Amino acid sequence: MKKRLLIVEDDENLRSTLADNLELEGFDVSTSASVAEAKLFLTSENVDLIILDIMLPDGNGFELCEWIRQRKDVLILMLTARNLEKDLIKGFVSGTDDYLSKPYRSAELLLRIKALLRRTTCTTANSVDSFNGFQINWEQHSITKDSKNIHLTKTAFSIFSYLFSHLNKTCSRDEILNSVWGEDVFVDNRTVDNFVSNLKKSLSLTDGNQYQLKTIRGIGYSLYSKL
Amino acid sequence: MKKRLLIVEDDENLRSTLADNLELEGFDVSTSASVAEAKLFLTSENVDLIILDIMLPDGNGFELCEWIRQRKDVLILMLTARNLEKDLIKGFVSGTDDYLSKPYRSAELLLRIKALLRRTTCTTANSVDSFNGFQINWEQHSITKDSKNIHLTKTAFSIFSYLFSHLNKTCSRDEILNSVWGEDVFVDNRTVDNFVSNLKKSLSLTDGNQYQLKTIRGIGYSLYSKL
DNA sequence: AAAATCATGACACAACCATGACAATTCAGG
DNA sequence: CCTGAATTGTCATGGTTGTGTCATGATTTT
Repeated sequence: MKKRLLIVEDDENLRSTLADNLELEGFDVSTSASVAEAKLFLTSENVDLIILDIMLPDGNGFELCEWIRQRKDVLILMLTARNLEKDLIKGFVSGTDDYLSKPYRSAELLLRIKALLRRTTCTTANSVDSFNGFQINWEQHSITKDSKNIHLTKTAFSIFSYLFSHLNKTCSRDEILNSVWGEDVFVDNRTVDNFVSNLKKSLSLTDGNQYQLKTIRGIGYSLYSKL
Repeated sequence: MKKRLLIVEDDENLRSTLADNLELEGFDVSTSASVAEAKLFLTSENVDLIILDIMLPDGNGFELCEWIRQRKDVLILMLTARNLEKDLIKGFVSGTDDYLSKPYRSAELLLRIKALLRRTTCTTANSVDSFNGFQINWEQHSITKDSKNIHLTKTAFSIFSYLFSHLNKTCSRDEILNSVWGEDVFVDNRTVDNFVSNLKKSLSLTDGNQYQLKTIRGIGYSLYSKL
């Protein structure tokens, strides 16, 4: 399962270079060029780790970091052009997990990203939603719901985590197919239906719940959370 | 609850200064001056985070780091006198969580320690050798379970201890192979299955028990404890 | 030399998955 | 409202893949 990264960086050149490099390393990379763009993105998407530049056109990384921390328990790695102790302290106080000042070795950035991801998947708490009785156990391919552990098969889990990382967005069957099975696989569209049907059953994601797995007729499916 | 730190550093001056500073910050600090001393300490004690110098009189920090990783899922922060990319890479490959080169700002070290501890909340429970009627005897290659001593062969013991130190995590066959047999060994994946099968039998790690050795189909194995 | 341990291949079995068939639902146009 | 077409829910099924486990010969230890 590909890990999702978000790069928040205003320098277009740097941003695309970094994105390309990290994609080559097998990550699923998204980018934002400003605080506003990043906030917009994060309200509808979940990622595993955010690479955060401090100097941004419409605000700074520290505030964005705090904004994120209030909402999500996602890994954050700060990048900064200045190597000032003041910034370093502000960065960690605002809640970053790691901090690297430019110019940095690209190998080091990669190693630090991997170290953060390694550690966090080792421990139990990558759950973006450990509260309200819903928790994703990436390691075990299982979901803990109301303190009950529900095991999902490999494909079922992949589909679920895809939907979860695109919370509230309607995902078409083909999108899901491409992401879960891969680009060039000849599998019937409708196979997705089966898995979704099973997910609804095994996770009881029906109308009464916090999370719902809704069918958007003619489009696809959407995992959707009330509030 | 005070967090426990272990400082592994041969320079006596540096070691005691560091220890004093961290104690003032409210940590419970222990120290070791050599690889041997650190190993001895860690066989009987558990800590939350280890600060590890690379240059040590009787070995180096990389090997010690791997030695620890085999046994405990504890946080590690490496310190090094040299700022070489080679060392940096070796450090992260051997499994460190963070890496800082001297001279460092003492504020930065403290911030990084706190950031690591903040993220990994449930540490010590994951790295205990004796836990609910289960005890690993590293010297004898044996397991004491419910006050009954069970001898394991060398490889079986290695596999079990790897699984045990990664409690609740699903370990792939390749991970286990790399850790137990070494990186460049041409041994069949499926050999692991045999040992796991035997472990289940000899330790009775089946459904009724406190500890279970579960198969996560398509991923690997997971030793996990029902709280 | 004898015993213990290990790596491998073979086979059976169980879990998983993709598919097609048919029932249920939705929706547009009469 | 009704009706029929399109879309989706769900079940049963056969085929595929992954895993448990045993027997065996090779290797190491005693």
